Amino acid sequence: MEQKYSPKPIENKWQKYWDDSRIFEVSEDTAREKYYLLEMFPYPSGRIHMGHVRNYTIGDVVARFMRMRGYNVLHPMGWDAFGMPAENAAIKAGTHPAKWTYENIAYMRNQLRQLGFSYDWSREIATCDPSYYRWEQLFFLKMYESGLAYRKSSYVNWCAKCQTVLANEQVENGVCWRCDTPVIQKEMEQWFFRITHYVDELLENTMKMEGWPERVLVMQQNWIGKSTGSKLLFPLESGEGSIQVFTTRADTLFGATFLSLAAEHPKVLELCRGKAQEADVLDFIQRAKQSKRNEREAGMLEKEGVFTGSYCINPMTGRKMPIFVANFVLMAYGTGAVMAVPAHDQRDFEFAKKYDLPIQVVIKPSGQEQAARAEELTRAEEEYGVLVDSGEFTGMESEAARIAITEFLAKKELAELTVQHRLRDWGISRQRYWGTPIPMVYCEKCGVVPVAEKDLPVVLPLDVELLANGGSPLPVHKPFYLATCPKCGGEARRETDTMDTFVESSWYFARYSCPDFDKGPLDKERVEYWMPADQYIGGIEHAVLHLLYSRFFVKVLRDLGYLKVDEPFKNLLTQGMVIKDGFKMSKSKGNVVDPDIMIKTYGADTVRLFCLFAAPPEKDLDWSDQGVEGSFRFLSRLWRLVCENIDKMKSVSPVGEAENLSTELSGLRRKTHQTIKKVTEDIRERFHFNTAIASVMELVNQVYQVLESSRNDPLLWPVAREAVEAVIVLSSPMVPHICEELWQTLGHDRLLIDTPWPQWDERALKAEEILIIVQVNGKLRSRISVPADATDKDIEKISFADPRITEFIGDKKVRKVVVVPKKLINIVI
RNA sequence: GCCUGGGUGGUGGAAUAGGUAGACACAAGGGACUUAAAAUCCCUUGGGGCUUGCCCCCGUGCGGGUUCGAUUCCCGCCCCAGGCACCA
Repeated sequence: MEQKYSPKPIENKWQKYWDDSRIFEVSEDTAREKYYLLEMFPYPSGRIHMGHVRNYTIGDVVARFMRMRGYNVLHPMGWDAFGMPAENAAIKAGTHPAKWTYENIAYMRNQLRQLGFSYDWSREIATCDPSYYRWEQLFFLKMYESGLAYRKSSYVNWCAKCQTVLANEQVENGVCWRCDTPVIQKEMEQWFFRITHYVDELLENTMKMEGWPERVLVMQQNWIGKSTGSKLLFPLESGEGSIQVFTTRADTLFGATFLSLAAEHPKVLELCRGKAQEADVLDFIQRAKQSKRNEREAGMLEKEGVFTGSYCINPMTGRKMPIFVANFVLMAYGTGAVMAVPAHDQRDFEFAKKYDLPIQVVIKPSGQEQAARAEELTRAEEEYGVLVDSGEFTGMESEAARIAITEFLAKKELAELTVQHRLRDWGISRQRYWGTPIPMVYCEKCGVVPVAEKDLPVVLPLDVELLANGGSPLPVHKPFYLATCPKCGGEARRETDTMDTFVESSWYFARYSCPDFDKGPLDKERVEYWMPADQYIGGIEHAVLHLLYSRFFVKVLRDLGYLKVDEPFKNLLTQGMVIKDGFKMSKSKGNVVDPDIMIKTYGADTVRLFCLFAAPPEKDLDWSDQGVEGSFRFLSRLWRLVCENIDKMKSVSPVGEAENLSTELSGLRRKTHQTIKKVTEDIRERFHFNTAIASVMELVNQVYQVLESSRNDPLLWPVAREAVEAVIVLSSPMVPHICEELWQTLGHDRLLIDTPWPQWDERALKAEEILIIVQVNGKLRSRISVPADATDKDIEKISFADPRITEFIGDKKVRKVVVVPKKLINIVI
């Protein structure tokens, strides 16, 4: 055995062994309990980064741990392989996205292999493979049939640089999430998935998903943004038609003095036609459309508007209300029109002050003597209260009045109670090349026609020339866009938009259960065995996007009959970022640590150990080169412990049940079993690998001490061997290569990964003497050692006999004595 | 503004059910081994005090409270990170 720990040959040896023996390949086994552990699959960007290393290390520990505990563990890996970076890189390097992608996959697969992860590679998926995306196209057809996929013209978020549409979730602070270009609004025909159809279920389930972090659920709830209110109709003064608004404050209707419409509101043009204000309105609309989304943010844009020249009537007061177009009203929320109550809404207040519009107070905030006077208001009073100056509703509480007023108007068919959501349908059309083709054709005669199921997949052509400006080549690639109409057989044009890549990642986890199945997207029996994933692990940055889409997609697949689960991921762990020098690792900050170099210098086990030890998984991890050194040092210390004593340890069996051990040796034995208990519980209950590792380190430290202090004790080696074997088995999910090697060195034939997880011995945990803390008035004053079976009374007696304690008590009266069994006594004087 | 987390040594972090605050590591300092260095091993390491004792006082963002006892629970405040934000 090598005297010095050199990871490279060991890691190569075991990785090869694991590969050759296909030890991590699993199959369905209904006799055993399954455990599906999944980490978010990576985008094949070129090489893995430390965030991946951390994510996949955490997952690997859990997978190996669960396997050793007897579960039938599915632990797959694959590639989120469609996406724009492939196109950009291809243009830049003069290559093809497919070539670029597959080369990256090959490189990254090897990187993952070198980290020793226990994946079942036979289930590997690349989403850009037609054998994968063909089923996605089938889902699209089924969704189209059932109305869950539809086409509409709407204003969409457009990134000029990426030359494509973005989903709302991909717009961050008004700029493109990928390239930071300000996003503009553009009207386009787009395909949408009707995620709003599931809005109630998506929201309700967040209330009962106990295995998910609270903050992710809260983020999703905020994103869905449920809001209960009323839809009210305001008849136009002209007598022709009316305008519908959404409001949560129908109780303030008597205070509504004007109406504000979004610039894109369909009635705007009609309202100003032929009026003196027409030119101003048109000009205003023009400017509003050009204004970038980020300028619409709070505070950044002053409230502005323009009178349309038309009026409507307040259905309660009969008062004439001027209709404005205002820059702060969003077409995409509610009805694109709001009733303005300047006394009780800050935005309306500012607008009214600016354009000198009437302010009418109709709510007296609770706890206030008098209602405010309109002319004295310096800001709107937005809180609930009691209605004033509101006809027959005067004196009612806001909450009750909100409903009463709506019901009153409902009788005249002017109102209804309703619920609004912030969540909007998911626009999935992308004007990109490297994505899943949308299986639709446009026929002059028949219109929009779905591709026949038997003609799937619509294969993305690989023989294209990429355009230098970044736009998609598909619309100019004749062999692709020329199609025959499935209905009439005539000439037709194929849809050249591709799907948002989030569609692929919305169902890949189900496909892992049967990646080779070619009779349909999902093999019922297998998918029912494995789904849902028991544990999903990934970055918090997907809290809304990927995780919400996946939840939606699973409901769709369930309703289409492909799946039986309601939610894809039973438990979710969101790991923190990897930080260096106070910043997230990034090329622009120049603080990236290359996993390849780390593996080369220290070995995979050291890198894994550091990732686990430096912080609990949900927290950010501060990368520290010295910390990595420390992890390497620990593994070297463990290596030495075995190799320096191998002859002595090999010649004995680990102690089983030990009588008559010296204090030191029974102490070590106790520590061994305490450690088994601690590591088991830290991994099983909390995923706190850092404290699990700390306790293993303590055990190693104690073994070294006892080796010294009990050098001549004949029972030393059996006890030491038990301790060392515990260290190896307990560490093996975290640092599998070194442990497998040491395990073999100690003479075991069976692989560690096939060795059952150890069970601690309750009897070994028990000490003969236990330490009791003695407090006087809550302050630590002494420590006493008592027999383990000492009663509270005994502890009290021994404590009062302690000279240090008697000194503290002196001649003062003992007022109270609190004893915490087997732990602590507090004497109050 | 609203909603989540969080604030503990020089640093990363422990303290899982209200019961020894600072486990485990990193860094720093001192020592041993060595011709020397590396590696390794041992000791010290929250602040202060003196009577140097396995002593005393202070200490978990700040101010209060509950309790025999609070890093942990409650109330008020400050700061940091993340999310949402002209959503009617």
